[in-house]
Amino acid sequence: MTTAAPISIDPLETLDARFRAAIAAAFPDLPAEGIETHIAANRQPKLGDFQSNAAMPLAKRLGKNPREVAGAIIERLDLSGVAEPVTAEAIAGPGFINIRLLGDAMAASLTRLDTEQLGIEPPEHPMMVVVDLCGVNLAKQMHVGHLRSTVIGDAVARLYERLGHTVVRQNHVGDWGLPIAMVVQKLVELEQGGRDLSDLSLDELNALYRAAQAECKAEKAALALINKVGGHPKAEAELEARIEDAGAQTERAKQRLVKLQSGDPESVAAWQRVYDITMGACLATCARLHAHISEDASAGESSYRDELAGVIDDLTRRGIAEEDDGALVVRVDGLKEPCIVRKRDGGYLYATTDLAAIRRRAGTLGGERVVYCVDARQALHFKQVFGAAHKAGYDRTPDGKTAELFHAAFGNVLGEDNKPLKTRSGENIKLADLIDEAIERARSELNRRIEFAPKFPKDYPEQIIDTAEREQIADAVAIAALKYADLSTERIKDYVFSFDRMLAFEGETGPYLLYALVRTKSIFRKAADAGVNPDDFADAPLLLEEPAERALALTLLRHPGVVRAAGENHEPNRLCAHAYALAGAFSTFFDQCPVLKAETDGTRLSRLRLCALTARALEDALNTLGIPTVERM
RNA sequence: GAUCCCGUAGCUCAACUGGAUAGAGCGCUGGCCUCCGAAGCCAGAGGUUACAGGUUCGAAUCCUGUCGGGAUCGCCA
Repeated sequence: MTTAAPISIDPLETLDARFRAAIAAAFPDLPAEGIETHIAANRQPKLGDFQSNAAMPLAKRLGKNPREVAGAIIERLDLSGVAEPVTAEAIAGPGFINIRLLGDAMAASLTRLDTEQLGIEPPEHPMMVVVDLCGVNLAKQMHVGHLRSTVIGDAVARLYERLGHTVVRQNHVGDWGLPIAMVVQKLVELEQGGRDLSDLSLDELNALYRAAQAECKAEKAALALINKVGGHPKAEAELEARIEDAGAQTERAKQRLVKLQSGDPESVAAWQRVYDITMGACLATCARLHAHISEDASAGESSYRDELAGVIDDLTRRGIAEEDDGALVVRVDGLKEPCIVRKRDGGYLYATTDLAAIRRRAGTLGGERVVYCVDARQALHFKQVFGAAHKAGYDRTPDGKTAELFHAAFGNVLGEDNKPLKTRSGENIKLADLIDEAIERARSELNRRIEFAPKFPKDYPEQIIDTAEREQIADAVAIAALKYADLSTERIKDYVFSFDRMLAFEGETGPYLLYALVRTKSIFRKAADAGVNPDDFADAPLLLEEPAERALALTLLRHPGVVRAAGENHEPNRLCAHAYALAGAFSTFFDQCPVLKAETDGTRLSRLRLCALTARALEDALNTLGIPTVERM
C-alpha cells in the first residue's frame, strides 16, 4: 500500500497520482519521470467511470505480459476514499483497468469545484495573449467571411480570459493601400461634383469600392486579352481605349495614395469618413453578435504605415532580407517560396505590414502568444511571415522570450450546394442580413409557440413574455443558433450553413442549450415559490446515487479540464461539445430524478445544489463561447 | 506540375489526440406529459471510417501509395 494523495477537483488528477504511486511501487526500477498512467474517462459507463491504459505500453517496455503488469499495478493500488477497490475482474481485454468512483469521492470533488471560478484556478504563469480577429476592410460590408474570424476569434479571446490570462484583441482592419485610395479618390471626385457626403451610407461606399475594383480589373483583363488576342486591329483599339481609361483612373488613385500618405487634409478627411462609416457598421454588427470587439481593439493596417520603411531598412541592414529579381525577400528555412517584403517598384505588401504587426504585438504589447483567427487559405502566407519574423527576431517579447505564433485557421462557410455561401446572384451575403434573417426566423417560431401555447406546458410563461422580452429572446436564440453552429464544428473544416438546421428547436443546437439552461432556472423560481432559497442548498451535502446523478456529476467535473483544453488548443468546439453534454446529462437527470418532489429533504437539497451547479457551469460555458443566455424562453 | 487541407451512418457532425463493441443530432420506427418547461426523455434500425498496403498487443487517428473534393503557389490584400 502506498500513501494516499489528496483528492483534487479533477478525478483524472487524483487517479493519476494514485496510479503513479502504484506503478512506482510495483516497478521500482522505473525512472519516476518515465511513468505514464494513461487515465481517461471510460468510453463505456457500464464498465466504469474511468480507465487506466497504463499496463499495455508498460508491458511492452518491460517485455512482460500486459495483464500481468495490470495485476501488479492493482496489487499496489490504493484507491481508498476515491474509488471502489479494483479487483482482478476489473482488468479487461489486453489490460485495461476499469475504475468506478465512490459517490462520496465524486461529491467531495464536486464540492471543491463549487467555487466562484468553478474549479478553474488561476494559471501559474499568466500570459499576455494577442488575438487577431474580425479583419474587416474599409468600404466593405461585413460578410460571411468575417463571421468565423469574429465569432471564433472572440471565443478564443474569451477562453484565454476565462483561464486567467490577459488578452489584447486586434482587429487588423484593411484600411490602407491602393484599393482604399481608389475609394477615397472617388469620394473626393463626388464631393467636388457637389455631392453632400454627410449622409453617405456603407452601401454606397461599397458600390464605390466595387466600381473601383472593376476598373482595376478591367485594366488587367484587357492587358491579358490583348496579349492573347493580338492581331485584331479593331479589338485592339477598343481594348487600348479601355486600358487608357482604367489606367488613368488607377493613376489618379496612386496619386491619391501619395497625398493620403503625406497627410493631405482633403484626402485624410475623406479617408476618415470612409473609416468612420465602415467601423461604425462593423462595431454595431460585432455588438449584435455579442462579440467583444470595440474601437480600442482596432489596429488597422494604416497604423503601421510609418513603421514599414523602418522594417525594410532593418531587414536590409542586418542582411535578413535579400534582393531577388528586383524585389526584396526573406528566405525561410523549409519553405520553397520566400516571403516578399518589398515589390520591385518599391511598394510594400501585406507581408510587410504583418511583420510590423508581429513586432508590435510581441515587442511592444508583450504578447507571449499571438493567435491569428484567419481563413485557412492564408496558411502559406502565415508560414512565410512567421518564419521571416522569427528570423528577424520580431517575435521577441520585451523580456527576451520568443512569442508563440499560431494561425488558428478555419474553413469556409458553405451553402447547401456545398459551395462557398453566396447569394443567388453570386454575391457575398452581408453579415447584417444573415443576422436579420436568423432573428426573423427565431421570432416567428417564438410567436408561433406563444400563439399555440395550449399545445405546450400549461405553465408556459406566455403571459409574462411581453414584447420587449420576446424581442430579446428572439435575439438571443438567433445568435446562439448562429454562433453554436459556427463554433461547434472542427475549426479547420468547412461547414454547411443551414438556417433550418441551426434554428431547429430540437437536437444539437444553440437553442437546445438555452432551453436546458432555462429549465434549470425555472426550478429555482418554483423553489422560491415554495419558500426554498439558494442559501438553503448552497452547502447541502451532495448525494450521488442515481445513475443520472452520477453521470451529471461526472460531466460537471470535466468542466475545468475542458475549458483549459479548448483554450490552449484554440478549439472552441470542445467546449461546445461539453456544453451539449452538460445539457444532455441535465435533461436525463431532470427527467429521471424529481427535484422539488424528491422523497427526502436531503435529496431535494442535494439535487437543487446539483441544478445550481449545472446552471452555473452551462452559463459559464456559454459565456466563454460568447453565446448569449436568457432566463426563460 | 508542386505543396497544404479534407474524405466517418441516407444527411450534418463527433470520437478526450494510439485504446475495448466508432458515437451524437436530423430523418425513419416504437414508447413516455392527471407528475418540477415534451424546444425534452427512453428504446430500435442504420458503418468494410474513400481504397490498398505498412508500423504494433491495438489504427478513423501514425507512415507510404492510389482515387475523389477543396485551397494555395514571389511582387493583390
